[in-house]
Amino acid sequence: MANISDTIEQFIKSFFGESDSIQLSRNDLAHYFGVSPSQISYVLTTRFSVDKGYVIESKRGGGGSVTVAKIVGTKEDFLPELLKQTDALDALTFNRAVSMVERLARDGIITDGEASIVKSAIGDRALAVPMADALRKNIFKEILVGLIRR
Amino acid sequence: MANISDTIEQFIKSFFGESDSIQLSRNDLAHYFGVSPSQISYVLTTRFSVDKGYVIESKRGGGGSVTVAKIVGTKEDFLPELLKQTDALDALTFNRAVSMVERLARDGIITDGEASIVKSAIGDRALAVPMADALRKNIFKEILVGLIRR
DNA sequence: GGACGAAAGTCAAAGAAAGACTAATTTTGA
DNA sequence: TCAAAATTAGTCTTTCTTTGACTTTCGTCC
Repeated sequence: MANISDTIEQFIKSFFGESDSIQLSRNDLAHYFGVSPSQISYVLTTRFSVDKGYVIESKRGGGGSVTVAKIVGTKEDFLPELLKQTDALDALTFNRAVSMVERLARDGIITDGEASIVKSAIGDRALAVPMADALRKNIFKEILVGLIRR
Repeated sequence: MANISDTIEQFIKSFFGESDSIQLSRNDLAHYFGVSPSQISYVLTTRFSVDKGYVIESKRGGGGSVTVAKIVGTKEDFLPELLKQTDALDALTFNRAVSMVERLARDGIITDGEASIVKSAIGDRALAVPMADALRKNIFKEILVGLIRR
C-alpha cells in the first residue's frame, strides 16, 4: 500500500456509507493529496470500473463534479448476466476476473472465503500454461454455472 | 556460507519472528547487498519455495514490493501436509482431487459452498485441455496455498 | 451571444518496480 | 576429473503509477 493511488482509492471508498452514491471534486481531491488532477482520474478509472461494479458520471465547468455510484446487484439476474458477458469474451485476463470476483463478494453473492478460492484457482501461477486467458475464461464460466445452480 | 545467496537468505529470514509475513523491496535489497536485482529473485525462488514452506506474492510498478509469507502449521497440520503430498505428484486426477476436497469439507476446513466451487474449478469441463491432470495439480496446489494463508 | 474562467477529460511520456531470460562463473559430487 | 548443479550478473520486458500538456465542456458576467 505504499502507493498514493491505493490510498486515494480507500479514501474514496470510505465515503460510501449507507448511500450507494457519492459526489466528489477532482480538483479538491488532487489538491488534498498533493497530486495532479489526472491522478484522480486514474484512480477512478482503474479502481471504480464497471467490472468492479461502479458507474461514474461527471460534469465539467464551474461547479462541476464527479459522481461515483455503486451498481447494486440484482442478485438473481446478475449471475446469468455475468455468464453471458464472460461467454462473449474470447479470453479473460486475471485482472478482469478479479474485478468480477470482488464485485460478487462485495454484493454478497459469494463469501470472501469463496472469492479468495476463486482467485487462487484462476491466478497466473495456477494457470501457467499457454493460452492461459482462454482457459481462465473456461474455468470461470464453470464456476459461474455452479453458482447459478445453488 | 561463503556465498552471498545464503547471506541474503539469512538476512531475509531475520525479519520473520514477530510476524509470519514480511514485505520487502527487491531493488532496495539488491542495492543493500550490492548485487543485481535478479539475484534477489534467485534467492527468493530457490530458498522460499512452497515446498520449503513459503509463499511469495508481489506487485510491480510504483510502490511495488514482494511479500514473503511463512506457511505456518495450522490446526492438525493437515493442509500443509496435503500440499506437500500434492506437490509430490506429477498429476492429479479429478476423482482423486474430489476425494481430497470432500475430506476438507467433512473436516470443516472449507464450507460446502467452497467445496463446490473448487469442484467446478477443477472439473473436467473446466479443464478441457491436454495435460489436464498436470494443470489440475497446479490449480489445486494454489488453492491449498490460499487456504493455508487464511 | 461572446469572452472568460472553472471544471473535468484525454493521452502520451516518463518513472518505478518486479519478472523473465540468458550467459557466465563457481561449486559439488560421482 | 569433469559434468551437472548452483550461483551470480546483466539485460530486456511487462506492469503499474505518476505527471503534465492540451482539449472539451459548462457556467457566468458583461
